[in-house]
Amino acid sequence: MGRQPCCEKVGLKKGPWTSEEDKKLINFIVTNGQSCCWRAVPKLAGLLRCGKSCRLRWTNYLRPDLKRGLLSDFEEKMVIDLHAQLGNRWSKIASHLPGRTDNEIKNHWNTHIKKKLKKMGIDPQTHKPISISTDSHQSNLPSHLDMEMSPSSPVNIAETKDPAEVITSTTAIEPKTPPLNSCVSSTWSSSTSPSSSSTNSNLIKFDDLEFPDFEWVCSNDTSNNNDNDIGFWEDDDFSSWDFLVGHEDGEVPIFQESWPCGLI
DNA sequence: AACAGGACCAACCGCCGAATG
DNA sequence: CCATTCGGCGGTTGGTCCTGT
Repeated sequence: MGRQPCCEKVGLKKGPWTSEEDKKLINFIVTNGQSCCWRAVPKLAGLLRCGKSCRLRWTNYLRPDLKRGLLSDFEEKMVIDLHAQLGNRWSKIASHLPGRTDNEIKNHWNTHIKKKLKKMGIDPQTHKPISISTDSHQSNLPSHLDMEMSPSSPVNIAETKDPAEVITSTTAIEPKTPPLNSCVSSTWSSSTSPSSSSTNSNLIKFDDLEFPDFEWVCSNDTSNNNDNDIGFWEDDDFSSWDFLVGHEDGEVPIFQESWPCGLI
């Protein structure tokens, strides 16, 4: 007897999310918080989706603390560095990059970084020079790799305590995720077609928004992050939520002050 | 202008481990 | 302990956009 499916798949919708579905999911989580089990979310939120799909949509796309846009040079460098030590443990890597998801990093790795490293003559998996010669390879290394990770020394994490600790102790965490404004507002587009280059006029300027005074109650495991690693509800956090409180004619929405449980 | 191939990325799938009864 | 459930993870797929011919 095989394992039961995570949810009843009959009649469930698959594929890209519509903005209507996004609205429902966001409104549900804003109202109820994330503490409820995901399996129940679609039913309660009125979605014809699998709970897993809801969780994925939320964590990878709708979460307000997400950064959007290309990884900065610093972030990219960190990913390479972390990958050298952790391997394909994307979620671990992501936990060191505030506002980035494992999916995003994984995609970026597969589409950008892999190629870059190969171009530089470095094996993306081992982080060692591709050339067979072992003595003359040092000069092939890009300067930053030269400094930060000796090519032969991806840390054997099996022998270390918590890999995350190793990283944080050896890698400078970006003091405060910097170009949030530039990253997010320039690239974000809500709804299901991120690449459909939405007009920038649809974007909301953070300065124009008014927020209630609260903190997000997040049941995610943020234990790996220092308290100051992730700033929930940072600038631009809501830039993607323009549809939450409908605004027409370019009118800037004002968020409801009475967002209930899940928010304090 | 039309087509082909590549690039990009959101979403799905299946597996695993932790939690629970 | 054992069985079951659920959340999370990593690999992969498929649709859309972009670029070159």
